[in-house]
Amino acid sequence: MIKDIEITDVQQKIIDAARELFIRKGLKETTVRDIANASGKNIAMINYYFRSKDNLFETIFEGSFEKLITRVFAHIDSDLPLFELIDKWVCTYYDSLHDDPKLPLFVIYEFQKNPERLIRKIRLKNPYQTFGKLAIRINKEVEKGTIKEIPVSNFILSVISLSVFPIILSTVAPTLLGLIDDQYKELLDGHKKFVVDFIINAIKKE
Amino acid sequence: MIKDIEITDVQQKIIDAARELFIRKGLKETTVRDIANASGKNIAMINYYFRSKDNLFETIFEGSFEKLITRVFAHIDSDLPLFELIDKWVCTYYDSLHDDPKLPLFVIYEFQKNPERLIRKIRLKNPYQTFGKLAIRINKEVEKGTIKEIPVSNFILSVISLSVFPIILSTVAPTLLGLIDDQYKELLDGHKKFVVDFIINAIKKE
DNA sequence: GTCTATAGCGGGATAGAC
DNA sequence: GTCTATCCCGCTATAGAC
Repeated sequence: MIKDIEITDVQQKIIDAARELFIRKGLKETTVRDIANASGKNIAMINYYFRSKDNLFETIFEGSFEKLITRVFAHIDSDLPLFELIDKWVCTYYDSLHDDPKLPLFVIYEFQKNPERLIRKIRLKNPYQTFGKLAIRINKEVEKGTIKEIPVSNFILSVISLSVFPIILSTVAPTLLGLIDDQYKELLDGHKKFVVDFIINAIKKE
Repeated sequence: MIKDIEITDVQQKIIDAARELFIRKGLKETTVRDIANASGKNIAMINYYFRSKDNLFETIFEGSFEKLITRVFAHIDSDLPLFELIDKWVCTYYDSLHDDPKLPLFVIYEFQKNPERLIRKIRLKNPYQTFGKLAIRINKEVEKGTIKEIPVSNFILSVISLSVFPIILSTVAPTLLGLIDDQYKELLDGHKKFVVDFIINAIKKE
């Protein structure tokens, strides 16, 4: 029993250090030496528990992908009134990525560099299941005449674009604009509110 | 004279091969051996003309950054009526990246991995110069009562989000959705039109 | 399970012949 | 200017002692 806890603890230390490094520096620029140092372990331990660096990476990627998808689609099935749902959807996403803003770029970039290999590591949600409820609700609002008629998939892609892209830019904007992190966080906070209004105005029927 | 042409030709072959590889595989995963093979030259030639792989990369990055910025802000100073300007702005961007859709992700990712080094390689446009004319035009339309009052920087960031992010996703969507490239291009073409209407509806005053 | 030492490969860069 | 051969480093992975 004590042994099991010990093992889990070592694995967890390695995973935590690896995740931080992979997300910050990417697969190729993170070495097992880096991970060994950061986790207080050594190279042999990493290979003992995870067989190879690539295998450890796949474990990290899988978890990161799940985390991102969960955040991007949080509250999409909520029963709130549609406009409040949009507010909650966008705001929750913005707020949830204040702590690791590099997650989306990491997931997209690494996936794009190795799609065939990584596609097998992730469980894709059924889009009908994920978007189905929102689609029905949008159609109802269209019938009621409160919003314009819009293709649901284009709408979802647009909400995601307006949410994810500013977060991605937040990892480069401070350097580009010469801002400190706190200043950009304030900007993002204002932008979050702007985006919610922007989306609602775009679909609302006067 | 003939010598000059010869030199330029070799350099150009190396640059072309390097750009394609760097954009597709990234800095770290592209080797000078790859570049040598793809350009029909050899490693020694690359170091002879460009001193080092890193130096060659910086040259490529600089050009790619310029190209992206030019495309993202093409027509932003146009004299077209505002709604037509938005249409032209968005559509031109979508159309211009059909040929190298990996450019935005490449620029953002590599910059984010090495901001301090790469910031020195790029000329940043003066935002007042770039956005100033658009800002004035937007304010005029607000006064005329044709559009809502909106902060210009948030608006620009939103237009860019709606333009760039779908292109970034286009490099992973085919694998994720099981589509062939042509199918996704059709989807993007439809999305382009959706986005233009979306933006105009978002700011228009009824 | 943990560590040290090292095998073995692939990388960037360059010396030196032509 | 161009090429071949090679240096030397840093990487992943593992053998083997404890």
